[in-house]
Amino acid sequence: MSQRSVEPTGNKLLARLPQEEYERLLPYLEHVPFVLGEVVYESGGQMGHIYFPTTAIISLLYMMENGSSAEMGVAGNEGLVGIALFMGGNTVPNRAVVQSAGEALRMKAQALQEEFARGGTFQRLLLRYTQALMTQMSQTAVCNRLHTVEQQLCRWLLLSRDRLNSDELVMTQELIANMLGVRREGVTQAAGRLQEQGLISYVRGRITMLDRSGLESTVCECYQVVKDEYERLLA
Amino acid sequence: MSQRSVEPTGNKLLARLPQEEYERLLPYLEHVPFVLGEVVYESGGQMGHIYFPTTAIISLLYMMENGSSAEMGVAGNEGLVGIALFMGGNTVPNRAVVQSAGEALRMKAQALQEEFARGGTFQRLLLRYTQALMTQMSQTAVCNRLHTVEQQLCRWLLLSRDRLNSDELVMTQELIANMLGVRREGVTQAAGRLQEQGLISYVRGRITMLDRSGLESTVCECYQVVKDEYERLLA
DNA sequence: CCCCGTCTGTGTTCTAACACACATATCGCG
DNA sequence: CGCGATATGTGTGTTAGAACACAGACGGGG
Repeated sequence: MSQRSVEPTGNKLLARLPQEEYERLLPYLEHVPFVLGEVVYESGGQMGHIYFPTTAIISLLYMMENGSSAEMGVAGNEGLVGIALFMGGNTVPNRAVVQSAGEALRMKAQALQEEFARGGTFQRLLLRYTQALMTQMSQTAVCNRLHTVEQQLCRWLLLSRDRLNSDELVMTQELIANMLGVRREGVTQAAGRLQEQGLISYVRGRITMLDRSGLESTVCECYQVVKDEYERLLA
Repeated sequence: MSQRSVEPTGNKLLARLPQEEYERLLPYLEHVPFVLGEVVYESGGQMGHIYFPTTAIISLLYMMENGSSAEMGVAGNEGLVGIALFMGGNTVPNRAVVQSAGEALRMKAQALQEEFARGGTFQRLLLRYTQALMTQMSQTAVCNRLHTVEQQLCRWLLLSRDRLNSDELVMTQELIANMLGVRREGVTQAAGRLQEQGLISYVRGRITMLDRSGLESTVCECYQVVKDEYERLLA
């Protein structure tokens, strides 16, 4: 424990590194705080760092030409943001936005790439995480096509819950609508139904998940598929 | 040219390898034919080989519990099928189905993994391709959320066209509906409108693209985003 | 305490796509 | 040629969600 000075409530990917690799990376890691709504990367923009969230949650959003948007993936302390730095593309055509305020560990692009090129556990973990993220993206595609807003809201809430240490989430319906790519009124109605069933409580930008198993029985299969795949690949 | 005996109308990824790496791989590559509808990988199934299509087109489909399905990506001679073999997960939760009959070059999993671990151009190309595929998957998610069936049909046709050497595609409306995750009647109507405009001609499982630029003016932005990203990453 | 900006609830209307039913057209084969 | 299998076209509801409009409800700063 005491050797891992940078990791009290740390990032699960980094926590899985062997001591040797972890210690090699340690000098290059630094804490950074994020506030709600902060833009971590702009779509197509150069990335100077990779981020390993510890308490923050970061959404990957695609911004349409007409201004509407949709979330294609989310990363918390189980993962990282900045895949393009080791995949070789340097940029991605989407925006990374802080969905829940908190901290992340960041690492300069060059240090990341050097360690990745060594081909050790670090590379293996990063690639397996990337595969899990691909499952999340593709499942989002399916879910957008085939499931109701209410089911998708449940999926979104549960994915957020899994990346938080709390049942409470600071998030307006307006912002959730942007994430899900639906109208704000649609979220109001879906959230209203969940509240009637006693699954959540929603008060002015502050949502509390009251009944996790109830949410799990309302959600579509997409949630469990993604969750199982993360566990299979990263456990 | 003559040195590349396995590649007359070959796979573009393999074609980009330096001579040395290509020659090292050559003994491990073998041609395999695929017929329309053939299942290359089952969802969650073990993969013995990675496939580099030359003339075949292969769709990645997610099969829902209730039997409906949706396409999350497609690979032709610009790419490969079997990402999980080098990403480290071994399996993926989706099915790979032949969308257009043709050939592919395949390579045993072990040989692939050994060459990948060398960390040369081969690794670099495979990772960049994977990033391009991620863009395609995430753009599919967005497109499913925000665009009409007609736009999506155009996108699908253009993506297929780009992977064929012909304007003619053998594919029933029923199968396209499965790919797009919509009803067959929806495809009938969208295809009917495209035909009225003279963009395509559709006769009993045989579709001909008559006016490529017309299709490009009907398609949503998703097509160009994906295409540009493939070019950026792999050109 | 009041007020204004923000957030949420609720109407009405409109449309794309679904569900289901069935008619028609085409192909290949005996 | 005729028949059955396959593929496509069409018609009538039904519904989820969009678009738009606006009413309440909360909450922090003056």
